[in-house]
Amino acid sequence: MDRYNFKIIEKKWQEFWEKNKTFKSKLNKNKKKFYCLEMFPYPSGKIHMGHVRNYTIGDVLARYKIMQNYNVLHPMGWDSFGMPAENAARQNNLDPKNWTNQNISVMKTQLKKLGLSIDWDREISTCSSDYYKHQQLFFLELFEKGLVYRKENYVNWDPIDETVLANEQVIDGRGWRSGALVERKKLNQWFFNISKFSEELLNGLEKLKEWPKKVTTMQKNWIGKSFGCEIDFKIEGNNSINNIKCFTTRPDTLFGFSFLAVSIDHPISKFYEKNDDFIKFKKECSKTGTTEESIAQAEKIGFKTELTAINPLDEKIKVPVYFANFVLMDYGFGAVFGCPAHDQRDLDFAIKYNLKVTPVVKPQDSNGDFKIKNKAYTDKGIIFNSNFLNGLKVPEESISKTIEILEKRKLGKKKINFRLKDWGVSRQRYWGCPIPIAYDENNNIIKIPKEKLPINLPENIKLNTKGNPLDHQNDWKNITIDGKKYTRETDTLDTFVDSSWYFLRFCSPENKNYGYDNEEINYWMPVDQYIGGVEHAILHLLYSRFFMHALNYKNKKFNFKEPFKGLFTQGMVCHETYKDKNNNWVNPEEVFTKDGKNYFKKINEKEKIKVGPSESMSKSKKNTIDPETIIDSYGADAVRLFILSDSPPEKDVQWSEQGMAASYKFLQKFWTLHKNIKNISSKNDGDEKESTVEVNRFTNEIIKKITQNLEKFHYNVIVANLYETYNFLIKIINKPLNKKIILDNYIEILKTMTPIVPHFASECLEDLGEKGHKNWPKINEKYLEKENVNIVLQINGKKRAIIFSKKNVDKETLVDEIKNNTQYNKFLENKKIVRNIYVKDRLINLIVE
RNA sequence: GGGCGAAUGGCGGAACUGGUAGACGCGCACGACUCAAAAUCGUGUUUCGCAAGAAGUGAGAGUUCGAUUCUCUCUUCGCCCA
Repeated sequence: MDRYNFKIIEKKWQEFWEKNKTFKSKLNKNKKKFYCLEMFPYPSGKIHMGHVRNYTIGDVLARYKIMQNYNVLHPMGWDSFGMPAENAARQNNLDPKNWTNQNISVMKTQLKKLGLSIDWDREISTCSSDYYKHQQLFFLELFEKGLVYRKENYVNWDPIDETVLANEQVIDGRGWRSGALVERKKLNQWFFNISKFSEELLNGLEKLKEWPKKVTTMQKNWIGKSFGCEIDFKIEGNNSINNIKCFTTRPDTLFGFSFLAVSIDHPISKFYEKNDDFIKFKKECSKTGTTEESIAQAEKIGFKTELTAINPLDEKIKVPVYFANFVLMDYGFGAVFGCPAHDQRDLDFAIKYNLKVTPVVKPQDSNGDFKIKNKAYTDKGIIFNSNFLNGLKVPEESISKTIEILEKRKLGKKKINFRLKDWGVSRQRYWGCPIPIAYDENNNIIKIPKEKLPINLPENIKLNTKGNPLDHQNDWKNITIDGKKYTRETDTLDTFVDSSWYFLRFCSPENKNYGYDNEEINYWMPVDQYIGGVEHAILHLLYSRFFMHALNYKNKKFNFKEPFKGLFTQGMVCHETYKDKNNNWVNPEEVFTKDGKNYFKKINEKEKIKVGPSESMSKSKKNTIDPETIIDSYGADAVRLFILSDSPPEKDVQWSEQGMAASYKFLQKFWTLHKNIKNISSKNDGDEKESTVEVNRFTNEIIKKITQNLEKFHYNVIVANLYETYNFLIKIINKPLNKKIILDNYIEILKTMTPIVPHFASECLEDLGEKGHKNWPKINEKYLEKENVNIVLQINGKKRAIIFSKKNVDKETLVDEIKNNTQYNKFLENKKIVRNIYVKDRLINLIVE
């Protein structure tokens, strides 16, 4: 018996698909489309197991949809701008373009080895000027629509990468890539006006029914819509400052008002510019980052002014005004009123500066004294200590009633506030999309004329300079338009801009004049199923949603609103971590074990290895498994089978050598089985009726299960279904059944295997003379019908026996049968049946005394 | 601190709208083949018990004829936000 040689067979089918352009997709309005997209990779060098998992999940779906006769678009490209290329180039004195393109070519070869159903004719790369020239045009269009602007702003400055980070790129006060402590710095920046669409982006979430709820909630929180009130406080103490506007979500606590805090960037700060103490204080504040998180964690500090603010509800109450480090200029109006009793931050501040703490909300059940010590009371309750607001229920009536009163007295206005801030897109980096803007000698902004696009990145430049290399590139930077001299913008765009519209480009990658073709995108879009890591839940997915609004703004061209109809977020691939005696991480390939308990180093068999917990594969912990090595030794199908088998796709999966080997063995065993089925010689050519009952029923049942599991992304269960199928086939193969019936059913089963193990299934099908496109098998319900059923007998809810019975038995007959059959009536001795519950063909529960 | 989610054998995990808990795989044990081992194949494998049987889905309660599934409280873990 010949063994299954994956090396030959997988190569054969990959060449076949490529030569025949099997996965080429074309607009065809007579066919229902399905756009299956996995998040495109960053070309960092080699593919990793995360890619294998991501693209296998997507491929299973794409192949399934192809078999269901959808017109499937399944493209692949490269998110190829970004800092790793620039860093690698800087370190090794290389050209980022060459480095990137070499990586792309390596990774493309690796991906092809997985046997993915990709239409490679649509391949795109964001660092190619064929791609980014369209992005430059988009930038100008958005600029014309008023969705792009430039402003001086504090930014999160990463001192290691020497670049600006978006708030979302700061994690625990550190740069998401470099890990450096982030600083505050003022710079001129380009912004996309994403906050203009806050309401639309929030409302759109409700229509995204095929998104994980987790992700839509995360976006909802990120957009952070809050209802509140803007209140104008009268100010005394400086003739030039009459009032300060505040935004608050808790106007109902206004009687607990004990200080007013403003941001150090608040317009009134100009009156303190020459005050040495204030300058000192400002310096102190700049040590904290700009994220809400770092501000929340930092110690609350304030600078007391000579100003006092008057409580609009009781003009006798006058409180001090402070500059404070925890107030942000871009939230509300950069000023908040402090109510220490009911806000922890305010309370910390009040305790520090010895300010009054007046509780105005008490718990419903509190009688007598209610006092605040060092913990603010933020729960619901009843308003007290508050004159005419007393007795209002918090929060159901207190907030709205207070706003009503404030509006009537013309002291405040109801206001909706969003947490979402505009998207800063400027990056002081070389390896990104140049911004099509220039400045004249007076620093006025000039758009680069559209016909001068693309602005190509200069090549062969020096990268090992401090700051942005483009700044040092005078021949590129200085330009002349219509005889006048200008200086180019040297910032490049955040790479999240590149990935905010790449899915549009895939619809018409060759379109020369514009980023997309209207007819093509209105046919293919939205993406029916988008698959990728949950780490992009906020950034990339929100930016992409914004980009659709922005492109469509003032110029409706799209017949879709949301770019991604369905979203699936897959889990990570994990592996145990290993450390040697010197506490250095050790790669699994350098480790061996005989008993699965004690691990040793391969190069030094006596050196014991410490086994750590399983964590997501990362280069820093050296717990990675190289996909190419694994594919070369087990084959792509076995790898696909294993990566799907051990966990549900949305959860983390544990890489296991034994599991991998088991998947490989399974295909080998199945190949032997296949040959046996092909050469089956049934003794009497089998009884047709019995074969039909046994084989057709199983086949239809398993196809039904597999189909349902495909629809629900229960891919791990499908693998189990394939094992069940094997176990079934191996049992019936030696039974005297009808050969034709076995073969016909077996072919249907092979079809259902195609999405998971495409090379293997195609080879088996071809071996049986089945060539070309295969439709997904239809379930024939008539084979699912059973004449006999197993009915569970319960006595007082406890399982006692299983009754083999004819289908559709009525209750009385069944109860009689139980009473008369010694097998069952032993449970009823000396007992009276009080009640019986019968679930037809499934279960009978007798309640006895 | 807030939000969301999870908890099932030695391990990864199944179980449709409440109706036979533990599918399938790994591991383990025993057996076959072999001089022997590996590979392969077969049988078994929730726990306690010789057995009949009993208990059992993180803990505790509730609803129900019946709960892994629904409700409440708690514990632990994970993720996100602060």
